[in-house]
Amino acid sequence: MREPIYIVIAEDLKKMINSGELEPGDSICSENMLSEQYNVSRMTVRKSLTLLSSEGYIYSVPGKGNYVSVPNQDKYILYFNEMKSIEGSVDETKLLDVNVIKPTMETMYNMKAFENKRLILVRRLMYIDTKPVAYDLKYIPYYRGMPVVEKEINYATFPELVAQKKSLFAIRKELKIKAQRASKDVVDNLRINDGDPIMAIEQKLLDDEDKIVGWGTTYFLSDYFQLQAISSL
Amino acid sequence: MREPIYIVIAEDLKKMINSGELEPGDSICSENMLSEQYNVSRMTVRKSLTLLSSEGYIYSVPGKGNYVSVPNQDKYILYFNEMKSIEGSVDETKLLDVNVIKPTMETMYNMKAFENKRLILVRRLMYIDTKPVAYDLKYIPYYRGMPVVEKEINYATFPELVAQKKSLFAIRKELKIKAQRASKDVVDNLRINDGDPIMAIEQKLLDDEDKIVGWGTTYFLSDYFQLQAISSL
DNA sequence: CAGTGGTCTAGACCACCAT
DNA sequence: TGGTGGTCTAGACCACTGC
Repeated sequence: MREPIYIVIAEDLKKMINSGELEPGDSICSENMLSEQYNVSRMTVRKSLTLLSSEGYIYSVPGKGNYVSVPNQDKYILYFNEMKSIEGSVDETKLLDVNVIKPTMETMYNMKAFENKRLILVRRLMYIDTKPVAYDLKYIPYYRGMPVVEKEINYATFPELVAQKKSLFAIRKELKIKAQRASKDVVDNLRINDGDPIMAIEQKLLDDEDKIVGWGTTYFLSDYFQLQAISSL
Repeated sequence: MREPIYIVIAEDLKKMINSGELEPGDSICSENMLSEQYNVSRMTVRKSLTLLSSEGYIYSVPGKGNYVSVPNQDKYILYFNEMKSIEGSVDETKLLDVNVIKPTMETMYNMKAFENKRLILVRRLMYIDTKPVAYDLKYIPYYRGMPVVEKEINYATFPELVAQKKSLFAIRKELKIKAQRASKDVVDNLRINDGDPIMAIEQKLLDDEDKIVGWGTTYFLSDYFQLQAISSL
């Protein structure tokens, strides 16, 4: 159960930072001093400092020293998956339709698509206890010979739909999250009342060359949906 | 402009992972093989692998090898600050009142507070162009001699209100994000119509001993509020 | 048993910073 | 110029995995 020394050093420093003994902006003992204090080699001390740095506690300035960071109070980790983020989890997904369409003004703007390009529009409904709780629209650039297999589409998340060729590592995603009144289309599909509150989550998928490879929005019934996030430094 | 060798090695491996040449679960060349291939010492190779590991690309199994991770498709970075997250930014904040109150059932549940403890309730309104766009309720455990200075409270974010003694590093935060219909209290304060859609963001602050040191909710007018998040691995 | 990753050392040279 | 962090080496010993 012996902790490696570099972990011990890192935790000692963390304690000093958490307790306020070391404040943001304060400089930390030099690496040579620490290696003398703990009677270890400088490389071991550097391993501790690298760890603290990657966790956001400190940063270093070449030629000067290591310093305590200003904690980033506004940064959170959020977990979201349009298929799993619903309270109690979706127990059925229904593929409404898959169509090859001409881009509208909205999709042309959001996907930087040209008029002559075609898009695939996938529409799905998610159910809990036979009640529709989410309505999902996804647009994917169409290319000739694209496999549009219903079974695959039915339970796939957005990245899975798009990244049939590329590695999932290469796909970046952006979310926009907002509350809004249900529009006509959403009202009809979720069978709710006009103007009911909806959580709309817009997803944009970009590949490693920053090309937009997918765009869409999922409309969640607000009673069945809640996002959670935790602070992260 | 020379890149350090350990960066070159790490980027070579990243390319192989991003292109799909190395797939999740695949094992990576052993550290000894890599150090021969690149003609560097094993410590340098390990530095590359440590970097990739901390970025979520790979993981290692002692005695076996290094492996490509399964990318975490559901993880995002979210930035949120109740004072800054509003479109166009808040240009005025009005402190409605600060009261020492007995805990209600709701606060007792959410703050694990006891009946005989007292709480401070801070109520604020945020404005854009003289229009109220957010209504903010925050509860803080009261202790004798606590400084309740109006000027400080007016523009402070939640952690700043709470962490007057502890280091900000020691404070963890949890968010719950949901869309909902405006309640009576919210309708009155934001001067909107009954049932208008609202984005409610609940914040819970915990110290390093997991004690709840703050709890509250900010109600945003949905037209003026949108969260953004980016994928993170 | 040989091979793997995990820890650690005692040096080295460099670029950078302050004085 | 001396101190700082950044990179890198060529070893070492350990615990673990698979055969």
